Amino acid sequence: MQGLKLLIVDDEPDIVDMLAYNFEQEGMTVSKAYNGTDAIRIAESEVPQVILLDVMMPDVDGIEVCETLRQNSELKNTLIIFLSARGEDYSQVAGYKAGADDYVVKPVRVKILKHKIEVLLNRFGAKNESVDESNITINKQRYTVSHLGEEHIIPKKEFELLALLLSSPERVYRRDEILRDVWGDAVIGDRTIDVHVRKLRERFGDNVIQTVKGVGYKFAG
Amino acid sequence: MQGLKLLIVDDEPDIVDMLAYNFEQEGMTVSKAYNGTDAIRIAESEVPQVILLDVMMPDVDGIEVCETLRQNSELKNTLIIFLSARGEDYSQVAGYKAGADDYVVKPVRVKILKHKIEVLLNRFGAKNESVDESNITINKQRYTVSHLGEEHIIPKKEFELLALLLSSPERVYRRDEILRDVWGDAVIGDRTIDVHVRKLRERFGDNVIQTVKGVGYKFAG
DNA sequence: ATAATTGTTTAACATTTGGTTAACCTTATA
DNA sequence: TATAAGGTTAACCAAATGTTAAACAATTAT
Repeated sequence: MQGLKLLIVDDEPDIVDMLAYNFEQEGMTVSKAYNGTDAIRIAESEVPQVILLDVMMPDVDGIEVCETLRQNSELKNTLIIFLSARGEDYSQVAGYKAGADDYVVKPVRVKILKHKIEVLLNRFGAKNESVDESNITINKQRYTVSHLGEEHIIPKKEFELLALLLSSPERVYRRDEILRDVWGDAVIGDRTIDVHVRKLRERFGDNVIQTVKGVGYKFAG
Repeated sequence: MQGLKLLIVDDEPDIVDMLAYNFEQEGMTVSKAYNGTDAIRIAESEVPQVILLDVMMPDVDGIEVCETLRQNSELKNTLIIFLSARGEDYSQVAGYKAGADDYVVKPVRVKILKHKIEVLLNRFGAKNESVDESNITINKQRYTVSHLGEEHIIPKKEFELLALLLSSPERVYRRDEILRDVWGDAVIGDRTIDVHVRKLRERFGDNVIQTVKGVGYKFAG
């Protein structure tokens, strides 16, 4: 877990500190938040690999935070684990519905929590890197695309579209998924995606993005 | 979770039956075992996508079963979830060390268990791999069909039809079932299915899909 | 602030493809 | 051997996607 970024969210500072201490021992880089609003802000700027999220917090609760974060495609691969004193079925189900990866009932047993995180990271861990065996690489920090040794800066939407497809090369993204992820709630015509695909093909070659008729598009080296 | 194979292991038949009932409702194909030895035998022959494994059983206990199964590379991607009355830390840790993906303390809350399985399946996509003993494999994420080492992208309806037949190889699907599953409410003529079967046979060989006259079709390696 | 530039979306049209049908052929079995 | 079920083929049509240019928005430079 060395070097991974972890965000801990709870309105009780004691719990946050205790968890932070334990995971720092594991070599993780820990951020802290004591309410939902801060949690969202920090999560979006830091893009941690793991978030421990208390359910019950004043104002914005954990469920809302989770729902909000899951909208953000950058945080799609982030593990979100709920911590809650409430063990009731409906409460847990609500957590999963909001997009959680696990739901841990307090009191938290740190050892077990570590194992849970390890399992989840191992199970789908490598997926976080958007590097690819093909000759296209993107760098979200620098906002650049490397292709055949050249570094390109491309427009925002094109970049986001490419980043999405590249986040899981070979996997087909349906048009509605693309729409939701790249455009959010904006209502746009149905040719817009095609036009952006066209431009990416213009830049990097026709074979970079493959059409799956009736379904969507996928990145193909 | 449609079509996924699930193995339930517990020495108490009541629990096995209760769980089996619930997951069969989800469209899963359920196998049962009442002791560790049988569990290993069945797991190795069936290669289920998910195993629910009781920890405490006479003779060979769940931990041993899990360790044994993890040796088998065919079962590397199988989800193993422990069920146990013992919630102690060391017991859970032992479970994770043995290679478990999750550890659920009894009494089991089925709804929550379903969500857990769903999350894990979605996270690392075993759900999408319908591997089969024949030389045809489909991948729903990539929308591809592998046949003799080649990856094919085939039209949507053909893909869905193949996916359906492949979801339970050897089982015969009646024409009306196929219609309902692939075409939904659309009203189409009675030769349409045949034409699609024809195209699949053209691609992958005549023996891939078998006709059962008067009944329907089935996939046959 | 204004112009120039760059990025995004739309709209119109072209092209491609997949799905369906219809007509006819073949085969199993009652 | 009659008959119903399924197989085959090619043609048609509709839907999905590709393409382009131009309008519109947002940024950046002057």
